[in-house]
Amino acid sequence: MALGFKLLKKDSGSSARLGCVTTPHGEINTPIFMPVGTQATVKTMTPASLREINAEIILSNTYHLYLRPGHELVKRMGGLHEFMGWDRPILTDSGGFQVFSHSQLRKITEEGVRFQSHLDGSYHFLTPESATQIQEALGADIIMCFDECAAYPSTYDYFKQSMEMTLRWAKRCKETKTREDQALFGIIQGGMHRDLRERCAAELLEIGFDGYAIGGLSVGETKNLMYEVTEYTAAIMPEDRPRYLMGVGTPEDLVECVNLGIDMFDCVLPTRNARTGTLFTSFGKINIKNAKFAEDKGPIDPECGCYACRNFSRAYLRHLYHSGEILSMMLNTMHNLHYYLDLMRNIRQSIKDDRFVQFRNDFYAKREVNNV
RNA sequence: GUGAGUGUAGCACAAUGGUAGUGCACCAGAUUGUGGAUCUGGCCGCUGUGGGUUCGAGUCCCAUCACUCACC
Repeated sequence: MALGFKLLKKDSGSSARLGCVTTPHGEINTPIFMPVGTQATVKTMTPASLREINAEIILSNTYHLYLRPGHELVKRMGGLHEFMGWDRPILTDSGGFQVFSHSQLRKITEEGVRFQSHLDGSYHFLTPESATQIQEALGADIIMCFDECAAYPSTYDYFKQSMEMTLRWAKRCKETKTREDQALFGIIQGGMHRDLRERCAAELLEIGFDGYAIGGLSVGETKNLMYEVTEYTAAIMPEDRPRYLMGVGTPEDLVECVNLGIDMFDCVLPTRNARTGTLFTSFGKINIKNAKFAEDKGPIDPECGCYACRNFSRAYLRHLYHSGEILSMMLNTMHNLHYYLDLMRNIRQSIKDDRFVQFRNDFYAKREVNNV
C-alpha cells in the first residue's frame, strides 16, 4: 500500500478530525496545508527554509513540469524529490486545473484536452493516460486524477456531463497507474449541485482511490456557497481516507473547512500574496506596502515566531518591498507560510485537546480587534 | 559672446487658437489545484515668469529667466 491513513481523533463539537498519512517519504499530520511549488520550487524558499518552518508536504505541478523541463528529464535526473532536493512527501496536481486556467485555446473531448502552451504557444494533448504517466515519471508520493474543472457559472447540464466525463477519466487514470509506491486521489466534481457531487463521490468510491479530493471550488462562487458544497460533500467522503479540498484558501477558509471535516489543503494565496505585499497575521491581513508602516519598528505579527518577525521591522520590510528587493519576497513568503503552517499546527493541537470549537471562536475574536 | 532649440504633474512626454491628457512613480483595493503576472480605483497642474493680440492662449507676438546643443 502506497499510502496509509490513520484517523487519530474526531472533535466532539464539530466535524474536525485529526489524522496521520503515511507515505514513502514520511508521515504528514492532518489537517495540513501544502505549500505550492508549481515549478519544482516553492518560490523563494529553499528546502532548508521549508524545513525550518516545518513544511511536511508540498505540491508541485504536472502541467508546468511537463512543459518545462519535461517529465522525462525529471525522471532521468532521479525523479522530482532528487531533482529539487526535497526528501519529504510531494503531491502533484494532474494538470486539469491549469489547462482550465492557463490555456486560451483548449478543446476538451472525451479522449482528453488539446491545449496551447502558455510558454511558447505550442500545441499539446493531455489525456487521463498521459497525465498519469507524466505523474509516474515525476514520482510524487500522491498523484491526482486528470479532471475537468468546469467554469463557474455553467449550466446544470454542462456540470453534469463534465462530472460524468471526469468519472470516466478517473477510471482511466486508475487503470493506467502502474507504480505501487504512489497513491492516487480521485477528484469529486459537480459544480454547486448537491446531486451531482453526491453521485460523483459515490461512483469514485466504487472505483476506489487512496484519497478523495473536492475540486471545482473557489472559482468565483460566494463563500457561503463554497462552504455549503464542502459541507455536504465532505459529509459523504469516506472516513478512513484523507479528504483534500483543492486550491483553498484563506486562513478563514482553512478553519471553516477543517470544521467541516477536511484534512488537506493547498493554495497559492500565502506565497503569491507574499510576493505582492499582503501578509497574514493572527489579527487579520496587512499590506506591508502601506505608507503607515514606513516608520513602524514592530514585527509583522507580534505573535509570530518566524525568522522575518524575529529579526525585521515592518518599516524595513516595507522598504524592501518598495525597493523591489529579492529579500522582500523571501521574507514575506517565509512569514506567510509560517503563519499558515502554524495555524494548522494549532488547529491540530486543538483537535487533539478536543477544543477545536473554542479555537475557532478565539480565531475570529482576535480578528475583530484588528487595529493595525 | 553669437546662433538655434526646449521649458506642461515627482519623472518621461501628449494636447488644429476652443473643457490640459497618457505612461511611470506615489496612495489604496483585489488576488483561492501560481506568470515576481494581472486587474480596479485614487492623488497630482498659477502650462518657467511678466506683458500683449484675441470672444477665447499651453498653442500666436514681445520681453525676461533657466536649461540643452552648436560655433567662437
